[in-house]
Amino acid sequence: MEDAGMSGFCNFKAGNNINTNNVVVRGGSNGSTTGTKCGRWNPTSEQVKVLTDLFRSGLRTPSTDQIQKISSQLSFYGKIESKNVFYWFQNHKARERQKRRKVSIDENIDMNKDFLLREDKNIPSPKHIAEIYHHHRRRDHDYEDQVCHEQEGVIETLQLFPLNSFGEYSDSEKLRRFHANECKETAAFPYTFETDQMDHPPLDLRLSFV
Amino acid sequence: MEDAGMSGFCNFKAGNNINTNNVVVRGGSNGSTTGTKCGRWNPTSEQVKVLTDLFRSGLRTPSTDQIQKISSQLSFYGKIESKNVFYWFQNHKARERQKRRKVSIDENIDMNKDFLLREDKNIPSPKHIAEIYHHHRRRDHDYEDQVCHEQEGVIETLQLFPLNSFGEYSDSEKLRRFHANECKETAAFPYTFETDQMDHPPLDLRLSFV
DNA sequence: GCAAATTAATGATTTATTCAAG
DNA sequence: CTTGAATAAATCATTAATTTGC
Repeated sequence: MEDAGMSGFCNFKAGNNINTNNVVVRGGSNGSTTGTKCGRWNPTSEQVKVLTDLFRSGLRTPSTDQIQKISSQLSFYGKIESKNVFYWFQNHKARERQKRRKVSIDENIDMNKDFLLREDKNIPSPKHIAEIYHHHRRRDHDYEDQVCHEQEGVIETLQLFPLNSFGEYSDSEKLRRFHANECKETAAFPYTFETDQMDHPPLDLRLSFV
Repeated sequence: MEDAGMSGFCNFKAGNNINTNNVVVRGGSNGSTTGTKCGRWNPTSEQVKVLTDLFRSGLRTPSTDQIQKISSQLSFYGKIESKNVFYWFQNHKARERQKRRKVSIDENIDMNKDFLLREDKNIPSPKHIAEIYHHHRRRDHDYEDQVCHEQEGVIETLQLFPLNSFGEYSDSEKLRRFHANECKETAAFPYTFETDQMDHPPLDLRLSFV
């Protein structure tokens, strides 16, 4: 899967490689001379322009057909393959999203993190609780049961929840109780919760029935 | 990050926050600090993170006990009540489901609606297409959807893409084909593509099925 | 000015999730 | 429970931009 066997790949068109932003092109290693130094696709500014316009117009995940046609059209500006278009949209979409996300996330300040990391002394050793989450539920939860059961293994790994305590109250009953108050406002985290991709401090909602 | 779009915004003075779609930073580590006058729960990013992790780990409808314990744990990060946890799971579950169902017919489908209505010659039935266009789930598709829909008008104006030839190839199949070659190297532009701010020649990827 | 060295972008691959069909 | 399909996230890899010393 590695070689990507893309032999014919050079995209440097002699004399047609216009840099709209008057960026200085390094003539040496890449191309004008041999013209066939092929590495990865190097889109021309026109190609990027068109692709960007399409993206701005709302296209995100072009179909195979669309990809082929875009590629075909863009080949006017320089060498290009369908897969380049495919990858371009994948990458551009992902990186736009990433950009957005980063901007909004950077504002999130958690002053608790450091404190928390110092705080979790009395963490019980992460041991696996065997029988977690083997619930029996009512009919209207069939769908969720499927989902839950799919990920049962994960749940066990994560050691999230104690069992039982299901089916004792209806949702409306729960709600009634919650509206009353309920929040204990516990201010410490004696437990750990482990996941693969963690951003938050360890937290285990196993909750030894405090 | 989190669609969970239920985050309250009581902390925002001017309402010009950037990340309306995302988690919002709460003032103090604990809601009590700023004497918040807010009416509804405004989850901290840590709270949302934990809740999301729990959700992703399979939890869908936490029991009363679980809710209380989650709430209790999360109160470390800021003000929270049990009912907030209850509502969060209710809403998140519902919105995830809604997203799954709904998103399957947007993006390309929406943006090609206009074209399809006129040119449904060798285009597979919408149902077929819808089947092909399965889920794009994943947490911030809400944002992308917004973007797409925002510019739907532009897209329709541009009439960019036909929508067909779906389902015939999987993504891996697409890749394989693309890796093979595919580039037609078409050297002419029989079509026009119109945008507002154009720098590149007219290009219409409507492409009458060459 | 010019390249070597370094850094930033971005093309290309791989891995992980997700839902749902079998 | 297993697997296919789709694709987002993460990662690898290469090229361009930029910096730097001469």
